[in-house]
Amino acid sequence: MTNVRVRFAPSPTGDLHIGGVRTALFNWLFAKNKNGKFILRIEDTDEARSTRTYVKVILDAMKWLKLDWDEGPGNDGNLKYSPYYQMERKEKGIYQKYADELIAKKFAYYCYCTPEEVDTMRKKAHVNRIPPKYDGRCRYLTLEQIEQKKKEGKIPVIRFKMPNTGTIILNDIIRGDVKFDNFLLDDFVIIKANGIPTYNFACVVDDYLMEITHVLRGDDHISNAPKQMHIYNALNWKMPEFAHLAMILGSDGSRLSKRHGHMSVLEYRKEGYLQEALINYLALLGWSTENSQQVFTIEEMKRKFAIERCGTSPSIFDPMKLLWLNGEKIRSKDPEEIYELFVDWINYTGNVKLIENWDTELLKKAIFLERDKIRLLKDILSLVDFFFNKDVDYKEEAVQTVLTAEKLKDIAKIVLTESSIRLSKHYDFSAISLEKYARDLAVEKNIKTSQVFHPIRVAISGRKQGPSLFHMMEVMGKKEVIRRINITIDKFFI
RNA sequence: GCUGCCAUCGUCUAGCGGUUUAGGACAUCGCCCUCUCAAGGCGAAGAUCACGGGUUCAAAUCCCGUUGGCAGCGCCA
Repeated sequence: MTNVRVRFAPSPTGDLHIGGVRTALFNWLFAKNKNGKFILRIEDTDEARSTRTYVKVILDAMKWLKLDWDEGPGNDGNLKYSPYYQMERKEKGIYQKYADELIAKKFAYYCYCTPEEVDTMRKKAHVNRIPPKYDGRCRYLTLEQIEQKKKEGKIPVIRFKMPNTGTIILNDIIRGDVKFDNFLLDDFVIIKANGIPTYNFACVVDDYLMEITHVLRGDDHISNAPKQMHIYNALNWKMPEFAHLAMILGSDGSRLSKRHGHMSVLEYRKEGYLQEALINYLALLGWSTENSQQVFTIEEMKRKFAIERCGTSPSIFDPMKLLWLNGEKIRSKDPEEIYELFVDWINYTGNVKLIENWDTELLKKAIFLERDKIRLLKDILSLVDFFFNKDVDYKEEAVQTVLTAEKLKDIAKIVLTESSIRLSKHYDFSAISLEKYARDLAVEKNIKTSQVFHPIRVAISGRKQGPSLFHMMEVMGKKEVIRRINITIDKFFI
């Protein structure tokens, strides 16, 4: 078998979104699995909407996701296939050349109809309940008629001449044979009036010239397949294999859009999702292994990915599962790695000042203590900030239910006062010593050990939940613990 | 409207004619662990395999139809 070459071809008209990442990912995984090449091509033929900014945004997103490309922007070592921006290719006359060839072979023709005229045709067809399409009136223009149009200053588009009869069969890797009736197909535009090729044409020309062997793309493109196949045939080109992936839908079952929550991969990055979590989760939508494995390393995915095991039915994006997977990935890392990830994240979000006074070693220890609770990198901020804030931020609810409640306040006062004295004088902060202290005090005052621990936790952290008291104290240091307990006594019991 | 695609727990999915009292994962609930919150362990609940017909000794699995959902129908990609 020839070497696999696949491509991801985004158009720079917006951020890279979830659906795009999925398409890119499956192409990338397929390439990696087959030891083939993954190519990135920028389809910037939409003059009005394409921007350089979006090109950069997409490239940055691909880099963050670590979906590295063998050929593409910034990496066109192979002159045989470059450039990888369609507008640059257009400047070289690549598309015009094949459009001219199609005209010469009578597979395409100039059309002088205005967009308004074509629109009217389609509307009429809709009313008549027949498939909406261009009626082909410019197909057989005589030379005189063409001269006349030119004299009137009309600028033509080039349309592909679709056969009126017969069927064309797409043999899709995932879906099997899909039949299309040629009669229903439009004489679609291949070169616009401004000389720029349309998607369906540019895509075919580039896939051919770049020797793409497999086209994996979203299901929403399946109706483009027959049009593109006719071009391959007209030009006598060998077709790539096609595989149409089932769509990812929003929670209400409709096409994923902004109202379903985050769309852009950048937003996920900002929230503190890990690249590998997003990748793992997206791989689960539409692809599965025999044993329904859920958590994969990137290497594992590359090894196990199989296009044959991609499903045909659409799937709904589930943010909860992604969140769980993100926590799962974070838990699997050691504190050092999480710290690095956290620093990267905080740099990315531009909030470095939030942690500029935080001691690095203390932060690493704190991360270690709270690791199991981190689901998003941004959680770290609120999980460990109390270690670094000299003034305890007492949570209203915690104070009320643990320190100042009528039934508990006397006990809380005694516990804190005794703790302040005994901890500073008689106990070191080892786990054993602390347990003994708590037990002794509990027996002495006839209360539960938890009634010893809880007030202390609120006193030094301001909250009811946190790491075990022993760990917390160990990391915070004896002096600081005593200081905070004393401040709490002053604040609430004097 | 036309054309195409799809249909297993709320969600992601396993399942390729008998091994299925339909398995796993997320979410939900309970128990255990425990100084709290998590994490972890154990368990529960949750799917008349969209519906209706066939084919077959046997169907979630094959065929046909119906219904529903989604997508496409641009001088956008």
